[in-house]
Amino acid sequence: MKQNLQLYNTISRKKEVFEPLHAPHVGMYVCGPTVYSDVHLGNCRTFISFDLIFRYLKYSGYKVRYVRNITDAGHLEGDRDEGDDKFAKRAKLEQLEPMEIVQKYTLGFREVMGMFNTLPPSIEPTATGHIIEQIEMIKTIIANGYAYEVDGTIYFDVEKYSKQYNYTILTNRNLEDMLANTRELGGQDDKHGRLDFALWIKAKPETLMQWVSPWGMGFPGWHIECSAMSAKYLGQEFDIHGGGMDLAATHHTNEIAQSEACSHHQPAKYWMHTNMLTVNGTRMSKSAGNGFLPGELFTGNHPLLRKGYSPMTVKFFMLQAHYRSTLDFSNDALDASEKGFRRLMNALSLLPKLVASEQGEVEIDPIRVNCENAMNDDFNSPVVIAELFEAARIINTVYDGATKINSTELDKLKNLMNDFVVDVFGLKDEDTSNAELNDVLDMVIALRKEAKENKDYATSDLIRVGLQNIGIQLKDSKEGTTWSKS
RNA sequence: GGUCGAGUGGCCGAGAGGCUUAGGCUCAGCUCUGCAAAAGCUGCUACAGCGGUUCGAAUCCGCUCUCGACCUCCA
Repeated sequence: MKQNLQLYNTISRKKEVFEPLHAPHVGMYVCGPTVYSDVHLGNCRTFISFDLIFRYLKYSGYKVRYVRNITDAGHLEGDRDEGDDKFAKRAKLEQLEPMEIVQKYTLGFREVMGMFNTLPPSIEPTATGHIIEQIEMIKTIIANGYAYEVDGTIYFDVEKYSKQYNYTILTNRNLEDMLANTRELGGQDDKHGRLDFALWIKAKPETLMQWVSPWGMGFPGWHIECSAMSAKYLGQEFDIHGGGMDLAATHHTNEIAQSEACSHHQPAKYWMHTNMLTVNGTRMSKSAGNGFLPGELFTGNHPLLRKGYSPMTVKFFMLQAHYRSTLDFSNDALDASEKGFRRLMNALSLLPKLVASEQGEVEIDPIRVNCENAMNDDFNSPVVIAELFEAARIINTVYDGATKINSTELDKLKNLMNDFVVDVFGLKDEDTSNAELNDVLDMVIALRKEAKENKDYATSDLIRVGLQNIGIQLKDSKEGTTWSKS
């Protein structure tokens, strides 16, 4: 187990040494998607980042329980704690049951995450599956005096809570100003203070998703599900809580408040937030209408895209930036990542063909140390990629016979590439070659070889250019001709 | 207005007081090659601006300019 991992904690606003509460076990909770519509690329970035963290923690020897929820109830359109929730609205639009909406977009989400080759979480709980736990938690919060009922709706009393606890611990905002501002703006609400938020919301007769509670028919507020489910599966105190940066100010702030009001201590030791994906400098979001859907991305069928990009290209593109930096989505950047990724994959495919020498002139250990140091420094994947390109250069020069490697170092090289490219990054080659195509191309290459031997370069070039035009690139070498999709 | 963060070479993107010319892409040249492609080598040496601290600053401090996120639903 590595004891020198450092990660950035939003609460302290600095990097801290990672010390799990119960090593070697690590509990990590990440706020998952609200499944009322297709995920867009910005959503994916967060989950790809936490997949990287999950994978590296496992690489480091930790036994990780990774919980990522599916929000399938209680997420309202605005923060007014009134009106229908997003599922009901979408259900009306698509003329489906709310749970059909949930099912449809849950499956879609998992399919996309599968294409990005992310690992499934250890537990993927849903809000609707944990209504009882949420009700129990709300009852405790009321009993502890931090919530009040108004006509079947339960509100969290932020002002009272803030007298004993630090409500703005995550964002460092000035609570006095916030309270002052919101008092002026309020008025027609049932809440005592506009900072107060709903734990449980009274259902109208026509509300599609509603449950029995001590306060009548209703449904849970958005924030309570994460507090209830993280406590259930990871305990009242666990190691890492993560999510997108946009969740810190409201959702995570309220989660901490709920948990403290219930159990009197903070739920998570480390809070990690991933930065936003931007398009032309502004945040990709559903409401702004600048989000790419997976299908649009892969086919290139979108006004802002010149062409399509494969899931692995996009994932590689994301890993080339640090998770706490904004990342701007552009065609030029994607093109560069596509070529870089191909280069890395080509090197990887040469690895089994390398031949060891008696004497070697390269050492692999320093590269692994650099990779681990980079990951231990708050999961700095861009630096790891730079190291992997150094390894790729070694692979290429060994393959060309320009560098010699002994068998010990060759094994280390293979292990290094497997550990970081496959296990930690979850990257894989996407060449969708099949046996039939292989056979056909072998035959074509044999014909071209014959033409070349007869110095019939007109024919050999005809074959090469013809294949190139349909996206297959031939590469001649001393050992023969190979091909790849270009 | 408040809170936080960012401005790095043609592009993307790490670094955070001296010893990275990070890395990828692009471009130019060379090697290899029947021609290509791939690969390798070489070159393009940047840190928004102005001051300050320091023997030394992209990296610390101050000011200025520009941009973004959050403070309203959003990963």
